[in-house]
Amino acid sequence: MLTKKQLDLLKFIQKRVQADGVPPSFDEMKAALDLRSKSGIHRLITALEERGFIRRLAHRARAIEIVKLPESLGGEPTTGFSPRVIEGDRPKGPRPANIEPVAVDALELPVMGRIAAGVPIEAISHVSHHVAVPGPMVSGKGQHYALEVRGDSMIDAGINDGDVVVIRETATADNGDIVVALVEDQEATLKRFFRRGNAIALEAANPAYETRVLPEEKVKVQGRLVGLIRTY
Amino acid sequence: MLTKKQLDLLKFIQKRVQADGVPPSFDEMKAALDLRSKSGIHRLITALEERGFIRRLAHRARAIEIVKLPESLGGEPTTGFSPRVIEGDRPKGPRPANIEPVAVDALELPVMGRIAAGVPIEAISHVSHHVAVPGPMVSGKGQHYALEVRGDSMIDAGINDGDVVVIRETATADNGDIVVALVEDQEATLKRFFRRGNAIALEAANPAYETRVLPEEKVKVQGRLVGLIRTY
DNA sequence: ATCCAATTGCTTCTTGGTTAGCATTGCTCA
DNA sequence: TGAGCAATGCTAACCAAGAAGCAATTGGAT
Repeated sequence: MLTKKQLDLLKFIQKRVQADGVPPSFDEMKAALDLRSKSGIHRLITALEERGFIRRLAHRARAIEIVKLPESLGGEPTTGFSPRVIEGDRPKGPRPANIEPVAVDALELPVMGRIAAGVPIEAISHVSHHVAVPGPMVSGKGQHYALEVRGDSMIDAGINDGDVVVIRETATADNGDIVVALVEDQEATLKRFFRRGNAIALEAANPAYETRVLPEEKVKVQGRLVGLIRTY
Repeated sequence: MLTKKQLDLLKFIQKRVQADGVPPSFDEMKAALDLRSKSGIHRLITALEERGFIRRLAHRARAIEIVKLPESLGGEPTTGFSPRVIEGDRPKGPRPANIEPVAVDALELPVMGRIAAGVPIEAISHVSHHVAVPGPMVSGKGQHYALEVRGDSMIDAGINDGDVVVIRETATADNGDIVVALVEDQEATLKRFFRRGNAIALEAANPAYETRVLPEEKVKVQGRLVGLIRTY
């Protein structure tokens, strides 16, 4: 699963976290592996993340967390500390029976920033905070996350400025679904999805906005709307 | 996952909460980290929130709660720990002094049946089931419950048929609030509330419905809309 | 009305993560 | 054996985030 270098790096990170409580920076890792450049570290880190050994926040200093260790390394990763119910989504399989003393059927999802429901602007970026959502809303498979809606383009669908929408990650959608679409790898936008031959129509739920029709290569579906939470 | 500064601040907050039962103010944190300005604290706090270690209420004094601790700090967040008040409402007053590494900041509210947003029909009756709602939605005082909305009379307020609305029990309302009103001790209805002298106007958010104006004796406010949850 | 606390804008400096391009090594497969 | 590929290594430039400071404002409480 891991190459030697990857394993070395993982071990080093682990040691540092245990010792300091603070994960090393790229420069520190570079020094530890006796490299002269950070780019190698970057690749190794990417590989570790891809393999599920670590988790990180993009573009955040030292935002690395070890998720599991290879068996060769005392395995049993998170030993002693518990399932992370906080981040991301609940792992498949039956819910971990423990945890909640009293059963609150809910889980925390990360809010990945705002999405411009009006004129598309911001891309989905970083975690700003977390929000609890009812369990049934995210039942089933797939990863979920939340976004704060900006603008009024979906107002006729009952989605107001400031609402938090819950999104299930998926790359496909059916006609009429409300989706998070990435347009030209640039703009993330919340719109109703329609396929018209080889083109995709992204339709706002507000007559003031025009429907955008784009060739399918220019549109990537990132997720589908599964829930909405509004606090007055 | 955390930088040194972030970790230091988290440790300090933890210590203070344990010692006093009350989280420190920005100024106290500023002093503890030996800074000359609070803005630095603000940023660190934001980072901690983003990383899911704390949770907070915006614009509220000392409204910080530690959600989890890094493993390096005796971590052990969700384990072994104590029940949280789930049913009913959040207790007022300071949270229990210990850390509540509760996995999910949410609580279950009873759904008290359906409310006709259109023509008023059903009265609030029995508990049909429960839903989890985000903690911050019901923060503050008062009892809360949920209702399922029937009809389309509030559709221009972004409240659709089938939505679940979260209501805080209260007997009073300000102009423009969306309330659950009991009309002539008979019909419960979800409408916008306006006082006009001695009369009460209950206004739908849908031009197809007429505003009802009633003498104030005939209208009892039962609760105020504080949140909305929709599952697609 | 006043105080205290939190939020925000702006500036500056430092630290740290991201990328692109190119070279090297070791391995597998035809 | 040599093409192809994956993993690494390096340089170097770039830019975003962390950290701090000051000042002005807003929100809550009393």
